Amino acid sequence: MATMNGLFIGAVAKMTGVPPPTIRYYEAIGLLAPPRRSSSGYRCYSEATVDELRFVRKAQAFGFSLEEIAEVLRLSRAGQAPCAHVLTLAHRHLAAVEDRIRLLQAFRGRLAVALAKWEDSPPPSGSGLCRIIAEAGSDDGVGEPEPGSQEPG
Amino acid sequence: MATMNGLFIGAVAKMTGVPPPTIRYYEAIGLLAPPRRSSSGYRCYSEATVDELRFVRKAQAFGFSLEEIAEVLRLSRAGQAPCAHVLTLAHRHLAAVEDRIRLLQAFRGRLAVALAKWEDSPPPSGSGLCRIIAEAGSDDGVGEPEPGSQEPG
DNA sequence: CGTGACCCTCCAGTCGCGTTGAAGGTGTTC
DNA sequence: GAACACCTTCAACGCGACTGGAGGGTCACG
Repeated sequence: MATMNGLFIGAVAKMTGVPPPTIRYYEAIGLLAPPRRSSSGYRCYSEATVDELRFVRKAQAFGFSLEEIAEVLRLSRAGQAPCAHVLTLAHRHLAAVEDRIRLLQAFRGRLAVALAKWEDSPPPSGSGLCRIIAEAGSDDGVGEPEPGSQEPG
Repeated sequence: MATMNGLFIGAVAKMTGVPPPTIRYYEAIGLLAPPRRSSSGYRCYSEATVDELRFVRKAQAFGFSLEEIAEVLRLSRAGQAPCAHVLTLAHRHLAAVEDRIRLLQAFRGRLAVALAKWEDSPPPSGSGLCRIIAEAGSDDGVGEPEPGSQEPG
């Protein structure tokens, strides 16, 4: 056994639920600081890293990007209490989420209206393209909702 | 002048608002059929392609992916009236959008609650990490909303 | 001494939907 | 006949957050 105090990457992975490749990835993009290495080159982490990774997961769950989280962690490590910054970010995210909800609701309304219309009047089964879409849009006013997800399986 | 009946790609682009590289890209992924070529190799399109591209834009605005649109266009070109298929897809998208709205609303609620809590109790400015996130999540129950967008600038 | 689990680095690929660029041919106009 | 706009191809890049593989070293157990 080499100089082995501290946790190897697999142990940290088990404690946090973050897979080893992802931990290495976080280090590569500067989110995590490069850890101490054992005499054989293995990454040796402390409990503090476990805390940081749990923090990362929670912050992700609150909608923060890795870039934003990285900034918060940098502030933290510089000794600052980044809570004010976090609050600002959180407010921004709340606003963004609410914007997105409004967009999606408007989109849902238009889609539902169009769908009802299509089902009311049977498709004319004419030439070429599907009429129900080809004839919609200009007067139904479907905009650009960029729905973002695509997993209706 | 070469054998030039039909529209060159730039004309189609102007009529539809779809840039030439995107039209070529659509052809490359099989969404558009390869068009006839002029004697000098230029793509020559007919009005039917203009219709198809407008159809594509509208279908995108309804939340359809290019893959789905491609399937609809394939059905169309095979002589089928794909309206039933389109209705099925549209229903699925409506359901997906509604799911997403529910997720986002739940997420917004949790974020707003957490934010209110954080602003109520001043940050303890303790060691290392920002407490307001580090201490949240387990009892606030923030899930995995995968908010998808990141443009609160 | 062998086997299997773990670790390392580096590199490429994924997803969706394009955008951008280089290098070179064509078509129209002054 | 030169300038300029347009067309062609192929290839790479961009986003965000990973995920996987190749090829090789290390460790613990029996």
